[in-house]
Amino acid sequence: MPEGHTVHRLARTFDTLYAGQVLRVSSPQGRFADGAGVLDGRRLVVSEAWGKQLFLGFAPADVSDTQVTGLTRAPDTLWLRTHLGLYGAWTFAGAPDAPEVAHAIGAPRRRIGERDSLPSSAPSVSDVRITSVTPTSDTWDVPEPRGQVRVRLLGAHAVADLTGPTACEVITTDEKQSVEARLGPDPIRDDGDPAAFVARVGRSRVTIGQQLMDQAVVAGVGNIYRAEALFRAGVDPLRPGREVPSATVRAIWDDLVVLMRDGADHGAIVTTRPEDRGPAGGRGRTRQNTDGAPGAVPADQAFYVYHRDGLPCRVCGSPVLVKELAGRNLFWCGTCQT
DNA sequence: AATATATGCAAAG
DNA sequence: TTTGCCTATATTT
Repeated sequence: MPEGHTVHRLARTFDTLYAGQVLRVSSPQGRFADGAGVLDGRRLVVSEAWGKQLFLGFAPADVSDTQVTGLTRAPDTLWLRTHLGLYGAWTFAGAPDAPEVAHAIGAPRRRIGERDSLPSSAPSVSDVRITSVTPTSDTWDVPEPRGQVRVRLLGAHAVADLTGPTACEVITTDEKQSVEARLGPDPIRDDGDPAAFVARVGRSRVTIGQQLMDQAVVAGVGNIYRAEALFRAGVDPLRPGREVPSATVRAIWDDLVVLMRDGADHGAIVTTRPEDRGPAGGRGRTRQNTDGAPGAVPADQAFYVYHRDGLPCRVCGSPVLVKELAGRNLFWCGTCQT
């Protein structure tokens, strides 16, 4: 159940676990047998997220160190494009000597030997080290795939299984660029362009609530970030985009940058300000997909409005509203958001 | 055991 | 605007 922050986190995980390695690629379920065959034995050289799209770049196995620069656009790089959809998930397992071991549903749930925080941005291509390590199952216990595993990536000391994706395909660099051309700016990426977002929202009568869910307007925002960002901005989701002041739209972007980068760093969406949460206390489970860090926010205090229909607004006390719109539930406070 | 639900999207009507 | 699709998990029968 991923929004963009989860996908960026996954990209970092793949970099940490696999960058530079030759991978064994298979499709235990069989539905991706052809694509797996094409990638099997190639070398993962770059892992990149744009919105909810994950791109894993595979060079030919014999690529040399001196060829590494520019691999992201090399014509012979092939990309595994995956999109988790509503319920896709990557599950990780690893050997004791893995740099980190992640076991994940949607996002890494457990890591062994993890540093305090992952790097805040993916390593650049030039940081990728080509290793000669060959994947092996001789030295550690590789678990059997569980469930409908579309793709399995086996590296030197870790395995990653993908289930339930809405998209999973091998594409060329050109095709990757045409996918990216259809995506709006991504607040988590350094190249995310706020001006493009502000201009596009202001050009349309479509409601701001709908536009935030449109990946061509802004990439990576899903139902939770939409609801929460609009609450934090005090904006009624049903207002036409062109009627929202551009300064407010810009403020929404700036807030998304903070919220989504925090989500990518911590593995959970938390949008409540400390003063709007209940008494600090340990009851209640922390949000799924967190690293279980001390002080993590309990699940029932992480949001202002998402999934809180009928409950009192944390700020004004009036009941949170819900309405189905374009097939998705929209949550908001009719008093705080105007 | 069956059903409902989910942080999504594209194609069809 | 509705339908179909991908799958695991929680809830209900």
